[in-house]
Amino acid sequence: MEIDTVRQQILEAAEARFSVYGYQKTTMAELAGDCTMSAANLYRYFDNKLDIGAALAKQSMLENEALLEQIVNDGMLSASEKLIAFTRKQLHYTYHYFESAPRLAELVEVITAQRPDVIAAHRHNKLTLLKQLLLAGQAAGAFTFDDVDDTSDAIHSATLLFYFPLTMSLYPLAIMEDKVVHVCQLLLKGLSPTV
Amino acid sequence: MEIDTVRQQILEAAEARFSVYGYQKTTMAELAGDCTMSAANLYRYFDNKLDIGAALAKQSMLENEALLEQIVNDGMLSASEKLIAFTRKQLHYTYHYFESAPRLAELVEVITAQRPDVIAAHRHNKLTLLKQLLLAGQAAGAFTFDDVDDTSDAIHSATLLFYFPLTMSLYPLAIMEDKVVHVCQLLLKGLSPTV
DNA sequence: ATAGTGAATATTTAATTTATTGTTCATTAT
DNA sequence: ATAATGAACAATAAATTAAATATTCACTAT
Repeated sequence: MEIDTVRQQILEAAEARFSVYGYQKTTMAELAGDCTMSAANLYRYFDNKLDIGAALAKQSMLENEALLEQIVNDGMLSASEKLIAFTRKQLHYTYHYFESAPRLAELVEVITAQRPDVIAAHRHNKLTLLKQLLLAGQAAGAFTFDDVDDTSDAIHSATLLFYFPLTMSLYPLAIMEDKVVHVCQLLLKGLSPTV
Repeated sequence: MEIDTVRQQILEAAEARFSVYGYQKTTMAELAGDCTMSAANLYRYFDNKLDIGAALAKQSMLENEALLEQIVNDGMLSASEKLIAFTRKQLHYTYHYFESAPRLAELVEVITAQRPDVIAAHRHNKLTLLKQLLLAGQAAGAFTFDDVDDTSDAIHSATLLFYFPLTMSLYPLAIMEDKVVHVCQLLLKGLSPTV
């Protein structure tokens, strides 16, 4: 049996349990039971419970990044459409994640506090994708800007409302959708070459 | 003795205690002692402890709004400078408030959960000021936009990072200052009339 | 060697009890 | 009437105890 196969099996059991009962209420014994092994044996695959949570969070963030990458590389979309789709995708991912599995908010909380590096890596990967998007738009003549790092950072800051977990409860999804459009329209005007 | 004078005295005692010890750790008996009266007598001026907290929060938000209003009405500043100053003022107010009195974050948390109307009113007042700022800029020929409500709402959403209490711990103040400038520059490009 | 376990131990969490504190009210002073 | 209080009561929070749970490890099976 491959070691990574077992690790993946554990992560799947963890995702199922964490989604329904939350991180804290899930015991190592339960995860072990789901994988038909003893609790002690889990420690041959992960150092501790927090590492299981961190691995799960990392995996989920990579999935999200893959979806965003698809948008950046989509040949059918204009640069402007990509920025809106990019922002809307983040909103939907974060929103639906917590709507379908509100208990997962607890995992995010724990990881944010105990493993900030995992969150920082995700932020870095998103900024890289955003830079790609901007540079492609610039090359196509759709965008103009001075500094690509400053600009991607500014867009990331300005769209915080749409991916920050704690802001998901501020407005219902329909209102958030409107806000995505209005914010992006304003940002896009700022990016458009003055005719 | 005026009833409002006593109310104000109570609020001042509450501000001093809440800042240092936090909302929860401050007892009605302590507030009463500070005002040289009995705990029971406090209830002749406020219905309950939460109302004291809400009145204090409301007062502090009104102070903040007054500072923002000064910026909007400042004859020395251009429309663009006003938008940057407006955003930076929110950052400094929120940031320093929690830096100098971190225990007050607890009060904000309680009021947000128990008296969302107080927060909503503040949001509404800020949006009104932002609309004034935008309309003045439009009249002066500095800004162009389609819908003033959509636009002020978009700017408010895009600058969330700079006034949302829970985001104050994301970055140090110096970094936040840079971000204010970069975000506002991008927004201002989006507002500027295409030449 | 590699995969796995049950039992022991050290942390956390939950339940229970005790102490504080928020709130009311009958009563007193002005 | 208005302002204020102390004592009573209900609701919260703190402290304590008991129970679960995470983690380790010596040991077994393959």
